[in-house]
Amino acid sequence: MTDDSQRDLQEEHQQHVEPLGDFTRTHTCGELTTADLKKDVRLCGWVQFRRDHGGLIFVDLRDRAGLTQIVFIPEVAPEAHEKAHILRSEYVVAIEGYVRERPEGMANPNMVTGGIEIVVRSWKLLNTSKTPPFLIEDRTDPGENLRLEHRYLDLRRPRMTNSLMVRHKITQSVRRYLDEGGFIEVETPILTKSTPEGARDFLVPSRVNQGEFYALPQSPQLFKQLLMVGGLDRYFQVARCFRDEDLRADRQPEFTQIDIEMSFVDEEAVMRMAEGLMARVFKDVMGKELTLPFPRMTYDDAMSSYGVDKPDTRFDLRLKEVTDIVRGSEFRLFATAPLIKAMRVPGGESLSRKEIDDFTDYVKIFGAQGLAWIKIRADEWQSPIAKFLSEKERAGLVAALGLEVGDIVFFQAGAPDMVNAALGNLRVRLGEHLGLIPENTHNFLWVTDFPLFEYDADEKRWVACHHPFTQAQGDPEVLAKNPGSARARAYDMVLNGTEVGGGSIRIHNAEVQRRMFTALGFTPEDAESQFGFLMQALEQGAPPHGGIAFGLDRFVMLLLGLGSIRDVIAFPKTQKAGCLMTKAPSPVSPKQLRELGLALREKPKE
RNA sequence: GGAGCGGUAGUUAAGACGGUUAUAACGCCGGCCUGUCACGCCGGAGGCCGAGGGUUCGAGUCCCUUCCGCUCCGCCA
Repeated sequence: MTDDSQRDLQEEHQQHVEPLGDFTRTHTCGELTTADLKKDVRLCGWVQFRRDHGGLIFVDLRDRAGLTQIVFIPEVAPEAHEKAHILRSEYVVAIEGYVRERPEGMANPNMVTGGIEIVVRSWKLLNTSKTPPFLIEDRTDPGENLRLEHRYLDLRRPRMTNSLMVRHKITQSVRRYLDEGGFIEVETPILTKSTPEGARDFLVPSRVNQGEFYALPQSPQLFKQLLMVGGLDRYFQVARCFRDEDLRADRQPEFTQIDIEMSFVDEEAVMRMAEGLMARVFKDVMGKELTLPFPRMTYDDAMSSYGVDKPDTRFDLRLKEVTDIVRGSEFRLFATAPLIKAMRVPGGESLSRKEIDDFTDYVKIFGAQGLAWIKIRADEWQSPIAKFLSEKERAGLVAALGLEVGDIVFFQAGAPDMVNAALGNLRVRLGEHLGLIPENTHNFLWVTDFPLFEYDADEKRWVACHHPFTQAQGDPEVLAKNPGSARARAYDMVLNGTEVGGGSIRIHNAEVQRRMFTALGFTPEDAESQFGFLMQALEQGAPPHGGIAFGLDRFVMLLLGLGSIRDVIAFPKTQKAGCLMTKAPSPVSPKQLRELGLALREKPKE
């Protein structure tokens, strides 16, 4: 059918549209059951399916709560039935009728409301709809571009509605817990000051102060610390944060943090509070009791055994350093690599050559040259590298890794970052591939004792691992004496191998904060101009304080078992950071630019 | 900045080594149908094969450029 004829049909139907008037709903489309028989009810919703039998007409009426079958019967309401022939998908209607049990054998056990139907006495057409570009149902999966272009239709799908409802339940649960714990919800500025550390800022030009810019906050970090100085004691915010970096399946340029800060606390107090928060949310939202406290692991142990700082502890593969064992090997890579690690995979001997090749391609993403492996068989070690290994080296590997017949061992040798990234990510991939990861399991873990700094080879200076407001463990003198060895009073909460939150005990002494900036390579002048307000505040009786922030979007995604953060955000951006529905970002008029004192840049000539 | 996957009716997809009229399902439109529930039956319409250029007698298919979506590396204190 052509677009025109559909428009004609819709225009014709538009003539039947009536105002809502004083019609009020008595129920949603998800709640009526055989307990409500004979009740007079009024429902509103969208036409999900129409099944027109010429005589009887069935319609599944949908709202966010669910589906209810309504039936138009010529003998009961001839006028209502006659008019019902115009109904089409996604038309909006208000119906009035009575609840009755479906005839013998006609109940639909797949629907909550499947035992009943509404016999329509009268109804109003509230609006027509063009044929939707995709079916509003969970079964079919339209392309991401279509869904995002017509997000308002995508949101009608139960899957998306459910995501947003779960998200709502989580934030409400969080608010209740924190409110009961004496936390005060405070909003902090969206137009704020650009700081050079950390992610790239989104900038907003100032009209009143031409040539100057606000930045959108990467997090409310400094404001929440200043609220502690302000005596607020316990603060939280469901805070929108902005980072102008490239997107991923779990990263959007604007996202939401549950941002929390507390005065007069140490790590233990913050972690206990955070565990209680998780327990509360799991109980409220999933009806599940969590075991407290969560296990803890140091950063060093995580990197050593798992290759990542956010281990997935739902399954038990471990990495093990074997540098000293195979260092003398005739395998040239082993003889020269600064770090050699191995991962024993019980039962992995059955992996095919093709599977191993795929894993080899996979680790190359992380910079690996290849992937060495040994299959432990009863008669021999099958491996491209076994011939380079002496008897002593083999015995060393057996002892160190606990090798048994039927295992496969993967090796990675080279720069430590690469070795850990390659094997650490391969570990997760293997866990999925071999079905080692139990379903419906939620493994929480604290990772602690992070390094305070890491060395940035490009900028030739130390940068803060967490952020520059984090206290060092022990003697603050370590900042100047040996920054590489300094540990942070920081902690990350990890759920099933994903970082869901992170925080620290902050520096509350101005002098210590100055020394931190010095260690980071700031001149006193730069530190003063960028963070002078913080240092001044710390000089005015700042209480010891610390906190934590949770990535709400990621958390919701994990609880729902979804693979994309976009599915828990009402109006997300595409990978190119655009909105397909509104077409943002977009050019602005020369007048708008002039008012901001910004010159229109000519497009470069081809 | 880099690597990979994808773009064919409204939608989801199939289209062997370049070959004659580009398929299917669902949706849509019309007709029939009083117990369906992703109703059924009959009929019908619907396509610049993302866009531009090239190779060729001939391109959805091969080559180049480009746009869009997705996944990942870098990046994300």
